[in-house]
Amino acid sequence: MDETPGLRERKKAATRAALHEAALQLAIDQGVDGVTVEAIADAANVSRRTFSNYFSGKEEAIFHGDTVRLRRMLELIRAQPADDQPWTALTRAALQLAEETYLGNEEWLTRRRLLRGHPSLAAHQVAAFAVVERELAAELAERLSGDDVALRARVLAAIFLTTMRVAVQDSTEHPDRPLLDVVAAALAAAAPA
Amino acid sequence: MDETPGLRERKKAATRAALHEAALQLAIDQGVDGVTVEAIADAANVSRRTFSNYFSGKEEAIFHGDTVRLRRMLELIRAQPADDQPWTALTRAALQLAEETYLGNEEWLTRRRLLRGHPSLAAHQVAAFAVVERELAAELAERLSGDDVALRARVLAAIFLTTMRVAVQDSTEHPDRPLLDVVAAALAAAAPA
DNA sequence: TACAAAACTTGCCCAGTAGGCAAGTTTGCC
DNA sequence: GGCAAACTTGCCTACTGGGCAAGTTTTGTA
Repeated sequence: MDETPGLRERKKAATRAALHEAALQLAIDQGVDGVTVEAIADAANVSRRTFSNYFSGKEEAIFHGDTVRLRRMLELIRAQPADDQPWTALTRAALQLAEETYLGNEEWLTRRRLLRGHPSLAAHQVAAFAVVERELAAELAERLSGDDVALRARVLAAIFLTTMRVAVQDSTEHPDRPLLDVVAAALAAAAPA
Repeated sequence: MDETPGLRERKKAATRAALHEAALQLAIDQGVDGVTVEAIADAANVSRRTFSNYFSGKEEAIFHGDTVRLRRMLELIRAQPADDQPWTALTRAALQLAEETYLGNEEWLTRRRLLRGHPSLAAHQVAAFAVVERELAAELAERLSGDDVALRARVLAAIFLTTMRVAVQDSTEHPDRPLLDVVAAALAAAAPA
């Protein structure tokens, strides 16, 4: 395997990460509405035009972290044993991700909390979770059999993702309760018959 | 009860409906990206500025119909017997709404199909469904007992709404299958344990 | 190592957009 | 009738997304 994906790719990843970080921090400091794309680009030492080559708007930049985590979750799901029950596989992957996320980045939830409740952000978060829906449905279709596999896979994917979203949102509103707890409880409440 | 909510309110409702209708039709005719807010306002005989007093963007205007239907669904859910199992109440309400929607407006799905697959629209649709999530959660909390009522109500609300969204999206992609069928199958697949 | 092709950045540009403000108009109510 | 509240409109401005073309960096190949 290729350890280094090439200089070009590494630079792009760095720029993307810098823009994300700048967007997040500025949004926290000045409020989402108080930040301009230009300010974000400046903070990341890049032109405003380049920002547009990476993200389609500041909200997308702010939620880049979620996008990355969601992709990671897809990986984890694909890595689950093929003969697990689908919901079991999803639950395991979700708990693994929650653990990883929490260990690797303790301040994650704290920073989230600082931009909670903004309506346009909430809308974008919902959308961010929905983006991987089709990909996840395709994966789940492989693990299902019987009638209506396509529809059932889609429903399962949507349910799972929306449950994760609710767990995360709920976590930002109840700082006292461990993330793993909330995720586990939410997934248990959502488990299909 | 007051039959007439007053001239002012009726006019507002009419303007809103006209803007929605214009937005929908123009988006179908010229493509979502080809339509400007100004064109929509013109078609509804209203100034561009007034459009902004009603909707925050063309996507919101396009999905106004969904918003109305979702509010109607909330009503139907509240009207279900208080001692029904929550998921039973939700299922009944959903099927009633599907019937109403289909009977009252046969071309609804047909027109939807014409603007399927546009990414920015998909994102807004997801958001439109998520808007009522908290309201629905509050209603469902009344019907639950035991531990973690708040979280479980929220998860249930989110699951239900996302399932309805998937059913509708799936319906626009499979014109042959009756909407009621798809809704019933989706809700069955989503039913929590 | 050299160098052409591909990919990326940037500045310039423009049409579209949200929303503040103030003047004019319509509706509700006594 | 007449006043107050609500709504519409035009004007204005800062911000945005994305097309284009020129300049720069990386990559693959010879």
